[in-house]
Amino acid sequence: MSTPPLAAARRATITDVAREAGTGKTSISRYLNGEMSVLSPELRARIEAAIERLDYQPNQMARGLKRGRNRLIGMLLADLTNPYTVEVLQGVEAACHALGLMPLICHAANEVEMERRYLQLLTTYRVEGVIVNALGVREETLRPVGEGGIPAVLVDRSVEGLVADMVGLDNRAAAELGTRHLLDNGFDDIWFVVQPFEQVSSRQLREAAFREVMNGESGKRDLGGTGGAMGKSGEGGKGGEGGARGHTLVLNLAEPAAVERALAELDRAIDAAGGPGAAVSSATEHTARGATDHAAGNTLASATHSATRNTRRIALFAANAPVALCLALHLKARYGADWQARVALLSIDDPEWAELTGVTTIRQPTYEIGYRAVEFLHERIEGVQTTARDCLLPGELIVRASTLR
Amino acid sequence: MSTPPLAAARRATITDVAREAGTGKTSISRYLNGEMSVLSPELRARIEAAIERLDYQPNQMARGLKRGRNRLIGMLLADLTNPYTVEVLQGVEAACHALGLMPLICHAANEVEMERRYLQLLTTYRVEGVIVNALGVREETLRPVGEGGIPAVLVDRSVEGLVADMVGLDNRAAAELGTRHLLDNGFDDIWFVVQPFEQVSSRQLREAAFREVMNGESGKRDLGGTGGAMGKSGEGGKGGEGGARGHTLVLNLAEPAAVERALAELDRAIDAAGGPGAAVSSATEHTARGATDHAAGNTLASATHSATRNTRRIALFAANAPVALCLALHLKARYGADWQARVALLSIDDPEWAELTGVTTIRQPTYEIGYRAVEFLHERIEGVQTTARDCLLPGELIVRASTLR
DNA sequence: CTGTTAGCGCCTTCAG
DNA sequence: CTGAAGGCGCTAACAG
Repeated sequence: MSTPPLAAARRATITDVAREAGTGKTSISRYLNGEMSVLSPELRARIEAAIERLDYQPNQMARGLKRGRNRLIGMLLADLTNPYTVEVLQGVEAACHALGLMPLICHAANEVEMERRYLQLLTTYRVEGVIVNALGVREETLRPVGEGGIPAVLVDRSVEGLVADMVGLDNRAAAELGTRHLLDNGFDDIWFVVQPFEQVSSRQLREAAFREVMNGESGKRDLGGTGGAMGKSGEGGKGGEGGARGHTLVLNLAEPAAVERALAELDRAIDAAGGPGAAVSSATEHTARGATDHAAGNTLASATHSATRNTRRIALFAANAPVALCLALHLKARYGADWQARVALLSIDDPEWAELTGVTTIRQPTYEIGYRAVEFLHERIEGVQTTARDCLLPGELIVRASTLR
Repeated sequence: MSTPPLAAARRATITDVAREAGTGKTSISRYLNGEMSVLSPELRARIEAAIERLDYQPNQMARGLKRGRNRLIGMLLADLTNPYTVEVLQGVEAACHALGLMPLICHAANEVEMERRYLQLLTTYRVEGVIVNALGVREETLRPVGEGGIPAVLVDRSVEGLVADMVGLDNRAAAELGTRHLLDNGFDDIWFVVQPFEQVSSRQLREAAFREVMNGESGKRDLGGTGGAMGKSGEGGKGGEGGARGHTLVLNLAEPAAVERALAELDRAIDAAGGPGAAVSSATEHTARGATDHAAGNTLASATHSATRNTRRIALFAANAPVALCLALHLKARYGADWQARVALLSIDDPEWAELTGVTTIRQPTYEIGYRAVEFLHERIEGVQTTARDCLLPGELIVRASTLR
């Protein structure tokens, strides 16, 4: 249409527009707020023209200052590196867009100190609410939030001592779904691999559900509470009808040394279980590889592959994508490109490489999680007072080659 | 330390603090701005106490309104789905943190309309500057930005008609690096696969550099300008010493039908080239796969693998990660898990699945790109007036199995 | 050293 | 229907 004047050094203010339109600031304000019915068509036209001419854009900061609400919400992210986070973010973006909110995105990068600092900053900007994907530690740093403080909704994980709306995956159901799938496909030695879970509710729930299913499967042996009492690797159930065994392995991705140790334990189990290609040198370096590497050791192995198996079938159940990636990388380095013939992998989360590598996953409704979170928050901002709500969304099992016989 | 009072329904203002401390607002303001030298230790202590008692936090909005700067910068992202974007974002976050800036992150999700809308919104919030990873189309929607408008720095791609600082990969060098690597490893039939590049400078540069190298390699045949004149798939050079052939294949990821067509063309070329496993049924469905799938057809192929090759060696050079993923998925579906024995893949960008699948990549210094972008912007905000600068950072070749013989 | 006085850009009574 | 006046929370001259 009409070419706007070259962006002024100083942006036009409501006063400028008023002068330009030959009227008072009040009318301009009314126009901006859509109170058209109270403006004569004539005045309205003049205002319209003036705004156009000056390329005027109301200052949100000033409006916010005056009315006490600035349409800003904070989005506190524990880890942008996790694909899950990015996906949730998209749902958040979309919902904000739809509701006229503007998200201030903050990335704590797994550091409590950052989380604290950002929360402070958000407060300072007077955001009307926050969506928190907490680091999961103590509620201490999250004090300014929630009841009494600024409206908040938690994503993926709840924080003890903080009552607020929560939206995330139905962890129990998802873990059960995955475990059952593995069991149904004949795996009788399942390792649930998870990051330290004492502090993170979602991990806790997943692990607990896994153990429960395994216990049921192995003839109802007891195992005590749900706490993180069992250290690095706890035995799930043994014996029982199918004799299915369940283990929990903690993989602290933040600690290379710990990762190494945990993986070593896993390796031992895998080697012990035997299985196809068991004879292959475990030292298959993937740096100085020969041209035959791809099919190395598999030529023979594949022959017995579909035959009756008399060894235990090991499966790894990764609690989330980062864990799955770590496992996959390790297995590939250790057993070569054909590692999947050796051990099955199933993961909660559905990273982009899952399809490529044929790994079975349980996809979280990430987009919807983000979307719902914003909706909840919006309601709170609008004054809804109901008690804290939980919104548990179901995961979807996506079966791929990795867990099929 | 001392337990802050339960967050007040209404946050304390500077006036409250002044009253509480028994002094004027000015002193409080001075305290907030660190003008300690002008405050008596006694007053200072009282202020400190009052602030603590009231859990006072200055209102950024109000400060911004007054001083005309709010420390907010906009970050306009074309596509959060691209890992590249997320990585750059981390650099941005870090730099903002260091410089006391607060980034408002906006995701255009590849829609021009969104981009326009967000830019508008950012303007409305009076951000002091913007970092733009433009969609790359016309400069039209980016008019309010750059010279005369609000300070801006471009990331990854420049926009015609918009003079502003730019920071991104040294595309020419990167494409050359990749092409040379393939050539050096004996590939004599190279397909550069890229998304529509007329509008996106970085893609253009990569493609052009690729063609140049290939031309040089094939005996300096001409090829005309750098424009996108050659439609869907242009022939690079043919003949020449090694007889290396170069092709450019456009993959419009936004158009499933176009993708299908382009991939079909690629398939034909691959099939024609023969190579290991050429006899394998190209209809290898990966859904209903048998247990032998993994090594299918490779048992024999690997025997001739390292032997003298009398067929052309095809390599795919993906211009970025999304393209590489698309290619990999397709190839895997078509040639099975062992697709890499059939065709080599090299990609600019280093997605997390590259290591897992052993794909050679050229890693962009994403973190640094983001960091530098903020630094540039900060300088501009502080008033630096030099002519538009370009910061081209080098890519790093990460050799993996995919491109080795 | 400290307080008083004006606004920043906008919205909101409250009178015309 | 329209405009003038006052104030949101804070800073920036000016006076003491």
